[in-house]
Amino acid sequence: MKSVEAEFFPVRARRAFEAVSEQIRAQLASGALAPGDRLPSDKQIAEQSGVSRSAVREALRSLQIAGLVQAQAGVNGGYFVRAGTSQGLTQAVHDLVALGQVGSADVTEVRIEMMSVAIRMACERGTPAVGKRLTYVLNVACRAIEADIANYAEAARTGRTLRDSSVITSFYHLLALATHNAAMVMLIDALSEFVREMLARIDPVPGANVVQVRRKVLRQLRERDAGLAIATLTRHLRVLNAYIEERAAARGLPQSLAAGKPR
Amino acid sequence: MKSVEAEFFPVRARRAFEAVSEQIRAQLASGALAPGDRLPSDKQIAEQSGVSRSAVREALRSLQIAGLVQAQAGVNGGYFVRAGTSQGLTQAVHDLVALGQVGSADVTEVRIEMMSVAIRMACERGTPAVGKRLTYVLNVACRAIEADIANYAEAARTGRTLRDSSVITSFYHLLALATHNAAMVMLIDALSEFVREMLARIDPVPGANVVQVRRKVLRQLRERDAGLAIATLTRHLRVLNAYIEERAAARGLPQSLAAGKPR
DNA sequence: TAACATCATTGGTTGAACCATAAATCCATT
DNA sequence: AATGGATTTATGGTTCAACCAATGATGTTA
Repeated sequence: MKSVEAEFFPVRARRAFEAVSEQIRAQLASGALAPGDRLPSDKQIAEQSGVSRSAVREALRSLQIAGLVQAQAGVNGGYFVRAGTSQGLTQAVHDLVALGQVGSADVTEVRIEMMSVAIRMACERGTPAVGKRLTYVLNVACRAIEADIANYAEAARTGRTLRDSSVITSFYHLLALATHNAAMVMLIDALSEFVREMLARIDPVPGANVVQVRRKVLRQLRERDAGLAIATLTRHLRVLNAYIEERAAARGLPQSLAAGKPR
Repeated sequence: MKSVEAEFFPVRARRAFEAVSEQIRAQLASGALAPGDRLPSDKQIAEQSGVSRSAVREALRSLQIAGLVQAQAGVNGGYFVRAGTSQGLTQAVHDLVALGQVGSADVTEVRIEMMSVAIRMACERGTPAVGKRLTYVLNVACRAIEADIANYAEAARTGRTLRDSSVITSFYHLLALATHNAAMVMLIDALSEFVREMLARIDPVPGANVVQVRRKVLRQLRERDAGLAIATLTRHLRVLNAYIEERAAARGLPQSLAAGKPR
């Protein structure tokens, strides 16, 4: 008998918790569950889906880790669908670096390129009104950035940056917002957060010239000169990166974290 | 008595499983655990850390979801540290789209920009030997891409693309490799995988001109003309995106998946 | 009315028991 | 000696029952 060339697709062994989490993910994708909605309690889900509460909780746990749902104890508590944040992306970047697959220098280089893209997109977005150099959207963004820089300057003066670290990254967030591309915002947020934590570990004191650089970038954005703004910010970030690398090396924190263990 | 302006940092309620997973993550970051290593069994970890096996398993589950460890049943099984992959990033992008925070059009736009950056980086990486236009690294990359295009053409002819979907995205992977930036590789892999799944859902048949476009890009890469290569690929991807949007809209699959539920 | 106590519901944790898997080992047959 | 199958054993996967902790709703009391 001739051996038939039978083909088998690899069948994924479906664990109980995977089936549950996929069901929930499907409901999220279909819009049956939207941010703010409350899921049934883990006990109810267990009853309906026919698996144990432990398995349901593992599924919910995985969704919680991914930042999709949020647990709330108490009588009116439960699992609530969260609005999407950059948390999952940030964690993923973190893990890749921790595993030594990606050097932090690579991440910061990508960040610089992404910021350049964002600035260019922001300057190209929309068409300027007649006689005006600035588009409406860019003008709005610049106002927000101006206020943010003022806020940062005040925070830096009083040392508030140590506790409220969001003032450090909000500048980049606002820049990303100006692209009107939500994916860009999430990605830049994740990369900024990564670099911020990196910097905080070796030297929590912000550089003195940060405000100067940001003001300069803002000025060049208002002149809608993407090339100049990119050059300014890129130069700044390269200096910052060099500083991080130098300090990290000096303190024996290898930027590529893989080199630690003698095998 | 004057009310002292005491300040409290928000203290995160540490759950048991969080403490465990953070311990493991710390060992990964320090290099005490490297890819390929085997963790103690969940029972042992539970015993050593003083929490229940369930809590340990929730911690391990979260690491598994993140793609950091891999479970293996059997006598010599256990949890093994995985080499870093783009899986975590891909999942994060997926979730953001599923939650409706990010439209798939935004993701594809970012992908186009990232590919452009990658091409430019690949062409600038290294300095060309005297009298040669191509750098060594770019030349090596071009050879790999040439072989990959041939492989793709063969796969498309025999319909193999349906089963072995990696041939679809490997072109972009190789392009990213040429940047010599691991973060870029991971990010592009994640975005490519996202778009591939998106495309597979609405139309699994690859376009006829894919091979042509890729050959053209390769030719322009060999001439080290980043601008032309970017223009070629960008045009192609924009057409592809328009096709995806059109088909998705026609089939009632809203590209922004948030619009589903009437509230 | 305001403060307090109680209750009910929900997520968090534990521990024990059992199932499924898979490598190593042993052993009977060839 | 080589082969092939049964047994053993260590591991992750699942379930169950019970209890703890948090928290808002409700009732009670001063």
